[in-house]
Amino acid sequence: MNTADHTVLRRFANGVHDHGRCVSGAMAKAELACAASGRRLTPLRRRVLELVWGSHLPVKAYDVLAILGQERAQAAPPTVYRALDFLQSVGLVHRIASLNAFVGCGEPQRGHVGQFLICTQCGAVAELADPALAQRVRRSAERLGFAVQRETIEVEGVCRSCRTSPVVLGPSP
Amino acid sequence: MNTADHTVLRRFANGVHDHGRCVSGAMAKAELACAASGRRLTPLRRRVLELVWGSHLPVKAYDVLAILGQERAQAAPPTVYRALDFLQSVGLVHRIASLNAFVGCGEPQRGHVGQFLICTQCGAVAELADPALAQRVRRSAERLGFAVQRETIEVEGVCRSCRTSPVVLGPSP
DNA sequence: GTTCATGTGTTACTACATAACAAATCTGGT
DNA sequence: ACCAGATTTGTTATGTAGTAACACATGAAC
Ligand SMILES: [Zn+2]
Ligand SMILES: [Zn+2]
Ligand SMILES: [Zn+2]
Ligand SMILES: [Zn+2]
Repeated sequence: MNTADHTVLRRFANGVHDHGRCVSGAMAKAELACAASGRRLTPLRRRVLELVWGSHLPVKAYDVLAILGQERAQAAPPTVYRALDFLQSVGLVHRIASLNAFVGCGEPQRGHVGQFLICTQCGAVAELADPALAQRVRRSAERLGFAVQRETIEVEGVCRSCRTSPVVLGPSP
Repeated sequence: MNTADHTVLRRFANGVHDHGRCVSGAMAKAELACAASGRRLTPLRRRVLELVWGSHLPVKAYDVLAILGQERAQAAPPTVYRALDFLQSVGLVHRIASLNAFVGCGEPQRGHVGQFLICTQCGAVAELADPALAQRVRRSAERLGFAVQRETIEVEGVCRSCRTSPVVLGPSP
């Protein structure tokens, strides 16, 4: 596995892997990030973050809510959305606007430029951090006198894994 | 007004201008685009397109519905969404995912690469068509074996007009 | 004018997100 | 330990966005 590419914050989960490591790694980084910024990673927030990291697919807020509701009696939409807002503010999760869904950030300490690749086949999401690309967007905007605050790039396509071994949908049962 | 920049498909409406010209021009182009592709620009679809072009701000589907409901008794969500779906398929309007809103496309015949500048002050939206930028995104994705189908870039910031004459919000009445 | 495709009306529903206020919990100072 | 203020969570209700399914109407093609 090529881990040398420093522009990939979150890679596609191609094939089998020890996803427990993904999760535990993410949780460890989350603890650090919160401690560093003096924010509190409460059990609820921690649990929501775990659920977002449940797979490499983007996760819907109401899916998190459904699972949370099985674990604790008291779980309503604000419960989840507040936790997600917090996690976003610390940079631990990102919201994919085109999907109304959330993904965990692989490198919360690194600057997030909001570049996402979304596979239309398997639904997985990768996150990039290509500073040159961000710079290019900035320049293009500035030629119009536009001062960029935040840039979001969401690219739909087909990931390598799905290109090499395409998913063939069988007939409905 | 600098109209020489061929990468700007839809500019910010800085200051006063004859917006009737914007609308009539857009409608004329819409007629052409539909005729060219053999699609039918029915009165309903035409009216929805006019409403989307009502201002240079992105327009919400339910706002269109509210106005439409005053004009014709029969107007429900599907009425608007179907018209918007059609207009999108012809390239006459674009959906801004981060706003859940729609804007008219200034150049429906040109290829749409989905590059938008969104002013957080005045809410106006400009559309760019920077092929080099699109190419850059494509290359960045392809290095990961990702085959791009559609790329959406939504940049938040402050437009020139709002930077030079910032809007100061007065106290609530 | 019959046929078939396309477009529209209508009802009902699902999904996504936030407002507002109450209760609980944590924090720092005494 | 105690209190006061801030933060977090519970709770109820509501607002906002989008779609499924089917009936009916309209248009073009033959
Ligand atoms: Zn994993
Ligand atoms: Zn895939
Ligand atoms: Zn105008
Ligand atoms: Zn502005």
